[in-house]
Amino acid sequence: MELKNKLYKNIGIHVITALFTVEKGITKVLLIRRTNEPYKGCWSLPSGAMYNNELIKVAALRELKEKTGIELDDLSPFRTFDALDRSPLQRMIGVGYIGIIDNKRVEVLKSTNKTSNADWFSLDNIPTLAYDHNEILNYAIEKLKEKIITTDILKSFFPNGFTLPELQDVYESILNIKIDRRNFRKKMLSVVIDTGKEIKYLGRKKAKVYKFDYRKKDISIF
Amino acid sequence: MELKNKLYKNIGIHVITALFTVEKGITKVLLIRRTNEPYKGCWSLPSGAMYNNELIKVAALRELKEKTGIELDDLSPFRTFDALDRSPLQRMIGVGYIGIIDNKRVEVLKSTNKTSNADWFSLDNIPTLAYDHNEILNYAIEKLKEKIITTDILKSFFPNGFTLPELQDVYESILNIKIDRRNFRKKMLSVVIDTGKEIKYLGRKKAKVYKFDYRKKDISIF
DNA sequence: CCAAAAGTGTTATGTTTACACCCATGT
DNA sequence: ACATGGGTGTAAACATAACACTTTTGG
Repeated sequence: MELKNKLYKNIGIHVITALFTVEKGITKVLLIRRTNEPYKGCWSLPSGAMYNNELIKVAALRELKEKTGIELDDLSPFRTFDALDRSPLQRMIGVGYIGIIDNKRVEVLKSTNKTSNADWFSLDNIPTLAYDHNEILNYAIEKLKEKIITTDILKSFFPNGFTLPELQDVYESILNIKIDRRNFRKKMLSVVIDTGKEIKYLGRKKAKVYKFDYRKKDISIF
Repeated sequence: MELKNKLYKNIGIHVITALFTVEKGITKVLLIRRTNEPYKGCWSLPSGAMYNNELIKVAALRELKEKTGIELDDLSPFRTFDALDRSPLQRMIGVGYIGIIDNKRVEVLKSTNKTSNADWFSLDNIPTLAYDHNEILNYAIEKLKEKIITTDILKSFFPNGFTLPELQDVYESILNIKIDRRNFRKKMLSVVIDTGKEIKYLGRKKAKVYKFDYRKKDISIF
């Protein structure tokens, strides 16, 4: 059985992903260059249409993989974009997702059959993007700042745990602030657990490796 | 121009609204009884399909009016529901909205051409609802609790301002807690402004009327 | 032995909580 | 005059912010 009224049809779901990384203190987002109309040749966030038999998040993960080669386990929805004219083809409801990974851990395919180019762009050097992707990216950046202080979203950046100095560097990069090291440790220690491991990060001294304590799912840090 | 691939078609958007009120210390939600299949005769949240040429929020406001007679200015989106089988007709993406009004200010139409019955139900007396509406309502309740402490959503409950005692009663009802009156005032006074008016609420003494200070859009109270 | 980053503790300030009495008014 | 709810202040507990020296180790 199907709805008959044409007014209910011809709506598509579009998934758009803002995938962030932090590299040497610079927060970056993954962009791709479009190979097809509309907006051919234009940079955009990795995005595409959802199939009507898949979950929205699955569509976002699939599109990200098809367009960039990056295969993730999870993404976080942050907002729906429904302006009537946001896509020139037909009415498309956009569902935005954010994720964050360490780009040293992944290989971005520079070209796929759907993408001629893909690269990480510093947030203060974003070109004009296809569709409403500049607007979507701005919302995504704000949501990322919110999520790193209210959720454990950064665990996807640090799948093997983290030292507190490197965690602090990520916070400072994304939030664009300096944090006192001692105060940062005090707050973080209420939300992480020691893994027993130690590694060297920037210094010559070893640092303890921690991971987020999943018993406290909703953390709030600052 | 239209997308050709059938996999992208036949997706509908469903809007579902949880409209709350607080009446004599009891938090209630507006339910309607369905007159048509599927789930004919079943209680549900006011909901319906979006037209492909309207904004999602507009669809939610329109459906609420058609099904209950209540005409609001605004609703807050809180979550999208995309399980493949959530509607038996065809794939329907559900977009949930919450709102809160003082039910003394509105007249609910007990029957419309789309509704045989509509009424306010106490949250601890919710029947089995159509579709996945029980699940949606549970998320809506949690989001309402969150929004009254992080946003000024309660201004729609108090379009003409409020006294602090009546505001406190609403907080206590929704959050199911008792709050110390002096501490409540201390926090609230940083987020509201005196309108200069005074009215009587429960007591014999007049109470000052306040409204939310819109210069502080994102309030956080507790 | 020194440069560079890791690790640690205390005090001051601000925020949150707990708590009890007087005021205004309608009956 | 009294019952009912409106209005107010203070001290203790807790959380946050500011601040500087010692430790480790590769070169």
